[in-house]
Amino acid sequence: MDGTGWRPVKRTRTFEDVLAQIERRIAEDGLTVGDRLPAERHLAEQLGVSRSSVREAMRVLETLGVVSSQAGRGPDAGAVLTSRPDSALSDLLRLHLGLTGLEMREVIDTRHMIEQWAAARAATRAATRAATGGAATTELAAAVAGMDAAGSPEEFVEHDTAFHCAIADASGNRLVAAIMRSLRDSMRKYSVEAVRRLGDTSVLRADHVRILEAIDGGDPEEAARAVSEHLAHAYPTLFR
Amino acid sequence: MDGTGWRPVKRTRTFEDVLAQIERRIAEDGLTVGDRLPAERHLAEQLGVSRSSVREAMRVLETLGVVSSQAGRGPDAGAVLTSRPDSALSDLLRLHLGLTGLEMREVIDTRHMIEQWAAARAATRAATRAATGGAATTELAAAVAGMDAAGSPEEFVEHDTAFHCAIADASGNRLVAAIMRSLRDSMRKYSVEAVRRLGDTSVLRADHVRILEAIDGGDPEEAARAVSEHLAHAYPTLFR
DNA sequence: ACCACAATATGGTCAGACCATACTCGAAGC
DNA sequence: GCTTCGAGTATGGTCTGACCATATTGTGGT
Repeated sequence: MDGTGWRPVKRTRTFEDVLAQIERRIAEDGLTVGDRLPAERHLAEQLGVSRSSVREAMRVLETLGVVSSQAGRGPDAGAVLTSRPDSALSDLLRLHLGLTGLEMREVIDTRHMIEQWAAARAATRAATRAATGGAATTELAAAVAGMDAAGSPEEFVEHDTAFHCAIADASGNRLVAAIMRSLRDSMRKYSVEAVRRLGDTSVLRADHVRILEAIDGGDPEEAARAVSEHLAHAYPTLFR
Repeated sequence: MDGTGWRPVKRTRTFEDVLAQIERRIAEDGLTVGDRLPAERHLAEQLGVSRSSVREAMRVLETLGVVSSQAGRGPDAGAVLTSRPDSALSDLLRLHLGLTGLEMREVIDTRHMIEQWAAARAATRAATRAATGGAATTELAAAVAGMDAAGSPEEFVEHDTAFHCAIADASGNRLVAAIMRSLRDSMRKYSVEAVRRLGDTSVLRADHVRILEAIDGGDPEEAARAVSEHLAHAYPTLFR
């Protein structure tokens, strides 16, 4: 009999408890990237749980990209705190796409949104630091060159991905950049197929140059427009 | 001695192998949400590995929100495939924020981007199905009422979060909605503090109504503008 | 001073046991 | 026949203790 609103009685598995305590320690002790966590055996003993439970907690943290484990001895061994959300996000997207809990259309729309924003932001940043002289578009130019030299759709997409991720990096927002990388990662096969269907990539090249120049010229609106039209060219079936 | 380009020799842990095989089976057998995975003991035997390794793989899948485990017997027991990326994303953001691998500024900027897009998209959708009569803004109105009745900043933020997540839902993009939910989740404390600092929430209320009406009226540009100005009101220190 | 090798600390894996949970099914009682 | 209760059983959750692989550290001999 339930339904009386009596008790959810949240039973928490012990590895979740371990997880919570590790997170608390990170916050309270101000641990940060590069710091080491205690060894699994020590943690198990100090927390009064089995090593298996500690290991499951470690597996979760590793999956989320906050620790990186290394066997052996010395300063580099053990569980070290890191901050690499990229692969975690990629795994997440890939698996959920595989379960059709998400559709490619949604991924592409999200990418459209992010990339317009990132390009505009990158252009703004380029404009405000024009005096410093440092062109942040060397990576973009290199990616364009890579696409020119590509001998296959796979290779083309490789450099195309680098180009668009560089735009996200240039926005200066690491969260947006991480999301962008994982989006591109999970779109790879789809992009290769799109390029193959397209055949001629000269239109895409012109788009890329236009985007690059808009960013370099510090024109956010033009950058966003250029990105939008570029995506319409790359995925003509999706944007009517 | 290395540098000869000899050997990366990728050593793959056995639980990673288990993961790969599970993912392959999901793809090949066309498994989808609701389907069950074999029991841990069976998987271990069939794959010729220990149950611990299978469990670590399961923990990863659970962390990423693609399986949900339930003890006991019957159709609901065991590892069932699901697709709940929300808590995975929230955990990811929370932990990386805690490690200062990300800064709140980046989170808020990302939210700004997402919410402008989602509001505009929601308005467009509302316009195109205006004939069907179904106003998709009942949840939005309910959230506004909840904020009116709120007795504390915490309670206010609770309903405010519901309001803004409902906008993301109304965009029809589940990926964007999931990202939005996790962003709000990791911003909660920060938002409560912002509301407390603000004191008077009447400006926010007017903003909310304006956003709601823009979406209902099917005006994407106005919806995006309204969202943008709303965020400037809510976080005056961040937007100059 | 150098080198070879043992000691040690760490994560990775395994085997086997036990517990808690929750369904299944059959026997007992009505 | 129907209900009810309890044994059976399949499942995840946890623990123990062992062994292996790896990589640093210490030590002793040359």
